[in-house]
Amino acid sequence: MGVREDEKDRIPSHPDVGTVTLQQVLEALVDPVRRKIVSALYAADDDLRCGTFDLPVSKSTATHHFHVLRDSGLIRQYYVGTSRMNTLRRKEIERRFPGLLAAVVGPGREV
Amino acid sequence: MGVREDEKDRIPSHPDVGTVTLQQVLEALVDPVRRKIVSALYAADDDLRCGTFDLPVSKSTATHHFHVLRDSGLIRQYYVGTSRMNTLRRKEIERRFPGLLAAVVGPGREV
DNA sequence: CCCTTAGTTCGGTCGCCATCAAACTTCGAT
DNA sequence: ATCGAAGTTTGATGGCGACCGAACTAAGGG
Repeated sequence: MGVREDEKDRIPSHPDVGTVTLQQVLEALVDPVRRKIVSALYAADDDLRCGTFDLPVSKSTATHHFHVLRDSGLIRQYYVGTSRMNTLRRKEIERRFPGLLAAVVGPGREV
Repeated sequence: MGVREDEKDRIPSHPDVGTVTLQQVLEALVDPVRRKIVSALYAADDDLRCGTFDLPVSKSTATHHFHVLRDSGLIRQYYVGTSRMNTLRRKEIERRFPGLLAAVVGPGREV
């Protein structure tokens, strides 16, 4: 396992969740498109490719949303071939903002 | 007890929390000024006058924020003399969005 | 009755953010 | 070596929301 050395360069930097503010996370989660992404990851309990989300926006806008989610510490991204995989940073977020994910994208939450 | 009949007209309408969407509540809570208001009400566990919040904005802007909070079902307002009192609709919100208030404005949350 | 206190309403400005199309990159497959 | 698939980057646009000041209203006190 492990990522090939030359893959690393394509992986954008991820923040330490400890440095992320509540303001940042809320700003990320307030957008319905981004909340749909996080909801899907939360429900799937598995990594998902960017293409699998069926978002109501163009690809460039989707890229923007993934970028915001990454910067806010909510997701981690890595490449598999030409696909970008997304991981919900569940445990880290839960430790820093207990109960937040469940309250916002947990089961039974409306879209 | 009870509110005088002619007081009623000065009280703006409050939505049924059941009809409020998660989107609305998140949009209300994403603003730091509004979150400061809700945090104070949450911590005080009592009704507070509009003037007691020490907000970093003008009075007209503060009015705007209280209006948004009212429309989102987070607070209830009523008059006492020339003062407007604010009540956090804690139980109703908790029933509709379990864990949300605690996660966003609960004890230990950063500003 | 006048003044103060507390907050609202109105009109307008400004900045940010979601959005898109177009051109580009990178990989895998043919 | 070419093509298609997947996503990025860039530049531009549009709309919404936070903000303010000024004028206003409503209640209570002197």
